[in-house]
Order: sequence, then C-alpha cells, then structure tokens
Amino acid sequence: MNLDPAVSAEALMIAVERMVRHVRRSAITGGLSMAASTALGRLVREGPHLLTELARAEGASQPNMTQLITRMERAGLVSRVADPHDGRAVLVEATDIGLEVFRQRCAERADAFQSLVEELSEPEQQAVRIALPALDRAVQARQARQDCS
Amino acid sequence: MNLDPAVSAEALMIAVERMVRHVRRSAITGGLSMAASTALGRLVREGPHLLTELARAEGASQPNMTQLITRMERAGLVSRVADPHDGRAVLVEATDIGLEVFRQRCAERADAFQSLVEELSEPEQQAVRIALPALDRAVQARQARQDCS
DNA sequence: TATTGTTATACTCTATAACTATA
DNA sequence: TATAGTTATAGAGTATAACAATA
Repeated sequence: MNLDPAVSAEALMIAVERMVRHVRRSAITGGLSMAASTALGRLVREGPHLLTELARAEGASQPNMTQLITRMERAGLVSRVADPHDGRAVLVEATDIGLEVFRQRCAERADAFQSLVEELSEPEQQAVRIALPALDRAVQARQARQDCS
Repeated sequence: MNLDPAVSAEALMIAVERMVRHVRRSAITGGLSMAASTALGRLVREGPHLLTELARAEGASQPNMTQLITRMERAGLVSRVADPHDGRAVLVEATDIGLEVFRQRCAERADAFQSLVEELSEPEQQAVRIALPALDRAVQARQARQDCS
C-alpha cells in the first residue's frame, strides 16, 4: 500500500469524489439540482429559515437564494411565509411535497451507498464507518475555527 | 457507534459530501468551475480527446462540451487541433497553461485533504486509507457491470 | 442608517433541436 | 445514411449592483 502522504492524498480525493458522484446520480426523485437538493435538505432537517439565513448557510448570495426559492416554490417544494415579527422578512419552509421528495431522495442515496458498502469485506466496512465520520469531524472543526477567526 | 446499516448510510453520505465540498473549495487556482476542472483533469491525465469522446466520458451532451471547450479555449486552458485522420473531427488537448493550472489545483486539493487527515488519530488515518480506495473499487466495479449489461 | 428581500443584468452550465460538413 | 461538430434557443445556477420596504 502506498502510504506516502503527498502522493496518496490526491488519489484518495479522486476516489471519494467518484463515489460521491455515483451516489448522487442515484437520487433522482423530483429531478432536483444539487442546489435545490441541499437547500431542501436543510429546510427539512433544521426547519424554516429566513431567506437570508438560508443563503448564508448554503454559501450563496441573497439574490441567488431568492431565485432558487422562487423556482422551488413554483415546483411546490417550499413555500414563503411572512415573518410575523419582521415585516421585511420571509420565512421559507418545506411543503409536504418537499418533505416527501426529500425522504424519497434520502432513501435512494442511502440505498445506493449501502449497496456499495455491502460489496466490501467486513474490515473494509468497519474502516468506512470509522473513516467517514472522522473526516467529517475534522471538516466541521475546521469550519468552526474559521467562523471564530 | 451506530452500526445499523439503513440509518447510518445516509449519515455517512452526508459526512463524506461535506468533506468533498470542503476540499473542492480549497482548489481555487484559475477560478475553474467543476465542469471545467474535471474536463481539464481528464485531458491532462488521459491525453487529447475527440470532442465527442470527451462529452461521453464526462457525461455531457455534445453541444454542452462544444461550449465548455470554447470557454476553456478562450481562457487559454485547452486548444482545438484538427484530426489528421478525419476531417470532421476536432482533437482537444490541454495547453501548457492548462497543465500548470491543473497541477496547482491538484496540489491545493491534496494539501486540503492531507491537512484534514493529519488531524485524525493514526487508526483513523489507517481507516481512511482502507475505506476510500475500497469504496472507489466498488463504484468502478459497478460501472463496469453497467457498461456490459 | 442598517437589514431584508427583490429586480436588473450578465456569465456559466446544461439540454434538445436544427444545421453543416465529412465519411 | 451516419457521424463530428456547431449554432440556436431555453432554462437553471451563480454573482454584483441597484433598488424598495421595513426596523
């Protein structure tokens, strides 16, 4: 096995990107783009957001989010609700249809990933369960540090 | 640790997607989009392609690739060369500038990933080196089966 | 004056349909 | 006729700048 860090880092990233791409292509319900998919997921998991909050959380500009939400509203996935506490503000929330689409896509992605994992040996599966959460923790720690600096 | 497969598959995918997103944002040289970045990477790694071949390999339509290559040519990253064997065909190849941009971006991505991995414990790092190539092998085996069916 | 959101504008990315040129 | 590529057209996704309404 090649353990040279500088060489293997790029190879490992290419490997994991191919895997993510494969799984993403398996979630087809609703024909959502990545932008719509991640915004919908956030609204379902975290509840209604101000448009501004959602834009910041998704790393997008406010006009971008205005337009994305307009398209998603047209598709019936989300709805705009006036904020009772602030006349300027708009709360965005997932509709019942949006929730159902999200759940379906979650299931499709989980199936695709699970189906890959099941082809691995038991030690490899164990490595997956250790490696992926560990990398995610490192990413989140990194982002928490950036927010404070 | 939660080892229930159905529940953890989605959580593991979210984890790995966050990681990929983080690393992708670390590669900034040239200001390339994902489409341009992956096409350039293919041209550098695999050599010149017919426009049609490149479109198929990247999972894009021919007109899409025509336009992407036009933009990349304008940016100096690739060049169109007439195919000596077929008057209809156009060979696309990376320029010296494209090669240099690709190398720079590879280094940036590898640094970002390596920097994450270094925050992990040694057993976690070992799990990464086992898990990621194993998942990639499963993806490639899956795609090879699809090509034959 | 600062904040929330939209509109205007422009560029990239993507697709399908129609077209040109060559095999 | 089939293949390689482009052009035409349209819609999604993105950004910045300018604007409206509210706090």
